[in-house]
Amino acid sequence: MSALRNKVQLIGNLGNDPEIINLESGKTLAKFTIATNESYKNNKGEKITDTQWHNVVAWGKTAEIIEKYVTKGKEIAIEGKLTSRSYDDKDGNKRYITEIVCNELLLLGK
Amino acid sequence: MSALRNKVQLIGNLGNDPEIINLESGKTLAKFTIATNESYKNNKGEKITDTQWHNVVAWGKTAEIIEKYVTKGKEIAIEGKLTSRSYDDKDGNKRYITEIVCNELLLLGK
Amino acid sequence: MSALRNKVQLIGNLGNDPEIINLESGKTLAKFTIATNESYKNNKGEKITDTQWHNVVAWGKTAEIIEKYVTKGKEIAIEGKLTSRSYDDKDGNKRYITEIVCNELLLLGK
Amino acid sequence: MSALRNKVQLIGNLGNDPEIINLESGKTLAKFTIATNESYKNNKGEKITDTQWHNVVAWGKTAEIIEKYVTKGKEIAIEGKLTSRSYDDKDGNKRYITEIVCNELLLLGK
DNA sequence: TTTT
DNA sequence: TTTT
Repeated sequence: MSALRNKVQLIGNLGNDPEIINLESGKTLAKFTIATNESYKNNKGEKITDTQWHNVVAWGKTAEIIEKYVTKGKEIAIEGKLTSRSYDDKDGNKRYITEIVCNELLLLGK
Repeated sequence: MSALRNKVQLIGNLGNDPEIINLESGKTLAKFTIATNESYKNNKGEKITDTQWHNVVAWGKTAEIIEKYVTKGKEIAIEGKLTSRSYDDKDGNKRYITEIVCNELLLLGK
Repeated sequence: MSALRNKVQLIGNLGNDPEIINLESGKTLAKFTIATNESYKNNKGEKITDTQWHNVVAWGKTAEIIEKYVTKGKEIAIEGKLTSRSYDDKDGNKRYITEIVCNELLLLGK
Repeated sequence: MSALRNKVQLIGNLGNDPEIINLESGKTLAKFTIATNESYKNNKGEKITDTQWHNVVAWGKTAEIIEKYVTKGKEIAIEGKLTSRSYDDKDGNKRYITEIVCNELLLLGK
């Protein structure tokens, strides 16, 4: 019961079709990016749009729902937890990536 | 009113005392890391603890509360939004960092 | 900073046009009901829809946005806090009502 | 996957020991009330504390955790969904009650 | 009293 | 680098 300790909620649009990976184990993995848009007026009164892009992964049943119903541009609400991991890039440098592991999904906007 | 589009909620402990930066503008900036701990049993029945570390920044009044009341090891609840930005490291490589910009704070555990 | 202690998030549809009340103080109050729908299969495999109705009130700027943009049937996301109060009905009996005081609003579904 | 449509999060203290009901079906039901405290200064500069009381119910495994670990006065974080139901009181009048059906629980403050 |  |  640690879902209350690490929770991310995003409502936004997919930047691309999800990448669906069928693992040898039989499990399904879905990867996609989602943009959250925030607009506000700066101190000159100009309208500024700040777009944040987020890396999202989903496993199992959630991944299968994504495979069936979610495509580029669609607006969705997700909930998940925030995770970071490191990997070595092709030059042998340690790289860090932050991802949301999605465990709830809601299709919006029809 | 875009707070509903990008929301992170964490409950965890500070890894170190917060770094407090008093900007020339008069604003206060607080930076710290927070650990969220999740424990579960793996399929061998062994107890596994998965710790995630998160970078948090806070501005203004929230930063001042942090400066006054929050220290290494303390348990807090925070809410904020998830942001990523890039910077050039000392070798001229583009690096990415993901941070939570904290706008709500709750002191827990006395 | 007590928003983290009492938080309600709903995504649903309005049952009626909001009731807008312009108070003598100059403040605007909006009242409406929102339905959240949950569907699931019961143990006979029948599809069940469970609809919950929620009383929502909003003040000030949030109420004005509701007055302008929100009508019967619209899908919205709201965030607020859960409050209960009592009043005496016309027969002099004490009655209790639970309402969500909305402080964030998002228009969904176009 | 409708958890994103109806979500309540509370951090507060129990008003009494939970009432534990062992149903004939073998299921466990826990009922308790939780107080959320908000304090602010009114326009005379006086400190006001606004306490809201919430009715919470929990089923199954969550109820068993409550039975074991949660007592009067304890500070906990919960997540659940907001539900209302009606019943007839002893005078035959229809009464309404709003409850949070708790599905996540976190013990705080030691 | 909504919506899918 | 925290905590239980």
